[in-house]
Order: sequence, then C-alpha cells, then structure tokens
Amino acid sequence: MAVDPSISTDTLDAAGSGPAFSPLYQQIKSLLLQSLQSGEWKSGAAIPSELDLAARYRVSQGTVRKAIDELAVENLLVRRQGKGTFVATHAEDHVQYRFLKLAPDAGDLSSEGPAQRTIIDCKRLRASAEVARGLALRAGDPVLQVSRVLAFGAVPTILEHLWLPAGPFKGLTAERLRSYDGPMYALFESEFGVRMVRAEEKIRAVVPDAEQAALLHVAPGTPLLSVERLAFTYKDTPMELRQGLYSTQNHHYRNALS
Amino acid sequence: MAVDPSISTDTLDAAGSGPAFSPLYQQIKSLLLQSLQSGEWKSGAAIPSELDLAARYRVSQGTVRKAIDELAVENLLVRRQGKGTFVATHAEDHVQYRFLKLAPDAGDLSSEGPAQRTIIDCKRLRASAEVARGLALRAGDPVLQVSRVLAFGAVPTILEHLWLPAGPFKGLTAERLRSYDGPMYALFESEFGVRMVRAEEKIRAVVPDAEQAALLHVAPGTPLLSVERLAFTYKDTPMELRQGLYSTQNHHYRNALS
DNA sequence: CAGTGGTCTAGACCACACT
DNA sequence: GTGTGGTCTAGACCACTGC
Repeated sequence: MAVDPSISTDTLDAAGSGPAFSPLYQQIKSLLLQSLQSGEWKSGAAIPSELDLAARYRVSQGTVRKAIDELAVENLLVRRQGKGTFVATHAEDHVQYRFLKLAPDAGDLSSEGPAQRTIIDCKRLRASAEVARGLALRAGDPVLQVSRVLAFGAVPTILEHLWLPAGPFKGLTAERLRSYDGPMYALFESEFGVRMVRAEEKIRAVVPDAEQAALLHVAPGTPLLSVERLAFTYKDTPMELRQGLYSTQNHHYRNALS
Repeated sequence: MAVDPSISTDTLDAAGSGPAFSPLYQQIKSLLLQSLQSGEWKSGAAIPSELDLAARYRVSQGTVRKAIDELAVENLLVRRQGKGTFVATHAEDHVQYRFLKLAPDAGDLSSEGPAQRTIIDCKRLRASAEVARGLALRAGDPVLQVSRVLAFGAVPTILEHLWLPAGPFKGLTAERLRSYDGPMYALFESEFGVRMVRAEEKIRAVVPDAEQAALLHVAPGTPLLSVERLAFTYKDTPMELRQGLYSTQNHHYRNALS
C-alpha cells in the first residue's frame, strides 16, 4: 500500500537496458490508476482527499497534486474546489454525449433538445476479422452487435452499429438499452463497471447503401460521414468498436486543433 | 515591466461588478503572452530562463513554472530539458503539418513522403459575406485567396482554398508560395510574423462539382470530406479561413477523443 | 563545469462548499 | 467552523545539455 520514498529515483536501473527512471508522482499516478481500474472508487464518487492520499503514500501533498493533475487533464478525474476530487463519469456530463462531436449548424446544442434514440437490435454473434482486430479478440469470438438510430428534433441523423466483447457485457439486451434513460456509456459504467476513458476516430466520406439511406431518410447518393470509433477503458484496453454514419445536412463534425 | 507581488490577490476588485480575481500565475501568463504577441521573442527562439523571468516579475520560480506550463499545454511554448523554453513554431514540426489530421489508411506517415504542393493561384479580391464573417472583417474588405492541391505519392488528395486578410499578408504571391519549401504556416511566421496558434474545424460530407472532381482526379459523385478551418493567432484573432476537400479513398481524418 | 528545466518537500495562506 | 482544493513561496536536489 505505502510507497517508500527512498526508492524514488532508482527502482529498475540495475538491468543494462533502459533508464527506466520514473518520478515519484508518476508512481503515485500509477497507484491511483490501479485503484480506479480495480473499482475501489466508483464512477462519480469522491476519492480520498489530497492530504489523505499524501499520508497513505508517504509523500507530500504537492506530489499527489501533480499526479491528480495529470489524471484530471486526461479526464479520468474531476476536481471540484471545496468539495473534493471525483471519478469522472459519462452519467453527469452536462453535454449529453462526451464523445459525440456532431453539432447543429445553427442554434446552440440545447436548442434541439436531447436526441431520440431508437435501438434497432442487439444481437450476439461471432467477431469478424475486422471487429476482432479492433477489439483485440480472435476472429469468431462472441461479440454483441448493437444497431441504433439517433434523431435530433425528429430528424434521423446518425445510424450506428457497435460491437462489444460478449464477456464484459454479459446480459446486455435491446430491452435494457431501450429502457435506460441516459448516455449508453453511463449504462456501461453502472451496469457493467466499464468506463470508456478515451477513443480514436477515423473519418471518411461515403455514400450509403439503400438500407442505410432508408434508415436515415436521405436520398440514395447523399454523401455521409463515416465515423469509425475505437473506445478504450483503462490500460488502453479496447472495449468498443463503433461504426457511425452521420448525416451532415444540418450538422457538422466539430473539432478543435491546438 | 515588473509586477508588484503585493497586488496579487486583489487588483480590480474595487468596481462593484464581478469578482475579477486572478491568480498571480495567470497574470504572469498574460505578460508572457504579451511578449509573444509583440514579437519580443521570435518563433523558434528561446525565451528567458525560469529564474530570469522569476526575477523580472518578482515572483518565485514555481509561479513562473505554472504560467509556462499552461502555455506549453496550449502549444505556444515548448520546453526542452537542459536547453530552455522555446517559442513554438510550425517550421520544425517533425510531422510536416501540425494542423493536418489526414493520415494514410496503410503504412505510417513517413511511408508516402512529403506532400507535393501545387499552387493554383493567389488572387487579391473582396471578402464575401461568409469570408468576412469568419475573419471578422467587413464584406468587401480586401483579402487574398490562395488555391492549391496537395498530392501524396503523386495522388492528388486535397484541394483547398484559403482566405487571408490582405493587410497582414501584404506582398504574398503565388511565386513566393511556390518557391517556399516548408509548411505554409512556417512561411507566415518568418515572412509576415503571423503565428497560427489554434484552429477550429467543421467537417461535412459533400460531392464535388465537375471542376473540383477534375482537380482531384476523382469520378463525379465521389463523396469527399469538406473541412472548413478557421485558424487563430494570439488573442483569438482569426487570421485564416480555409476550405478543404479531402479525398478519403486512401486516407482518413484521424481524431483522438478524451 | 555551469545553466537549464524537472522533481520533491514543508509550510503558509486563500477561495470555496457544506453544515 | 471545518475540510476541501488552489495558490505561492523558498530551498534542496536531480536530470539533461553543451561548453
């Protein structure tokens, strides 16, 4: 549990290979990460105070602060002055979907209200080669495939299919998805203990096939954004592959560069 | 020049309006920002050491560090241990284009080598309503419009038009653009003292018109990404509006979410 | 070697939230 | 008031770079 400060500068330097030096605050960060991953601290709950953690790990408050700072920048923790530090969650994100970068062309985000979600189905099937590659499984391993449509102001805008490893999501059904009122990632947190922590997206322009065009109520030949998302839990474990088709008639994918 | 530490906690609190409290390190950050904007420190050059700055502003090194830390996170400064802190530049970005998120579907970034740039033209004209809105000008104000094609491995992939306010870019010509070997933003830094600091992009799926399709060597009806970029200098001043058409036959727009 | 940024500490005080 | 995170300081020492 406790970390001996004396091991700070030189822990794994004996073997001839790399330097393998890691600062104390990085070691603390790893310990915090372990506590997050193990579920010791639940989504949305407060973690111990900085002084408590400093005492627990036998380091100064400043060192704990630096570790927490980095986890806050990575959106794993949320600091609230006067109240404490909390485990980040998708459940209370003011913007309803933290990973959804689609914004209406006119009006602000709240003008069109919450999305209407329509679950098409949730099937158990065997991973294709492509799905297996993304999720770090073997082809043929059992996966769940969810299909749904999101509409904004009654206008269908997003058609997406997503694949989840069957193991961690055992028991997920279309009915459960339909009855849940909130972001899907919030359901994953509360029901399956899976927190999506970061994601990578690959975006292309495509034309839909007849079935896709029908579901999105667009004419055949209408160009759409294809958004392929791979979402990760802790330790960079891929946990969801998602294939989305976005109509950009009245919306755009918004991105900030710096 | 120097900041009196005694004014740290309460500078503008007299007027009845807002709290207007800002921590010391934020004030230091503003001063650093001023020095960057005024050109006191050139692109790529080293700024004074932390101890020098601490002495200049009469604060502790830690306070300067925190200010620099934030500017480094925003990619305005670059820290290099043992050497110093440097003004960020687009000239020495190992990845040739810092704001270009297009990546090849297969192979790494270096596999296809540097882009072949073809400047189509560079015209002086009057800002349309849309361009004026983006660049915070008045419709009819003089702007420069540059058009070019980027090809990767001889395959034309990006067609883009960009608009610049004529004033700050006085003297920019197609010939100057053609003869410059390096990112356009690097030329803007060295020739016009304009550093692009951040940008916002809006992405949609579109089909090109006949002329666009011909320039990109794609069949009519091929879906393309439309990437509208607004780039800013210091103080959030918009300085470039760019309209790009990306072919996603062999590439994709890559984005990281966290 | 000197100079730079990077880490760590210990303590003081401030701003904010709850009770 | 008490407890939380946020700021600021002063000083020590480490790690990296280049002379």
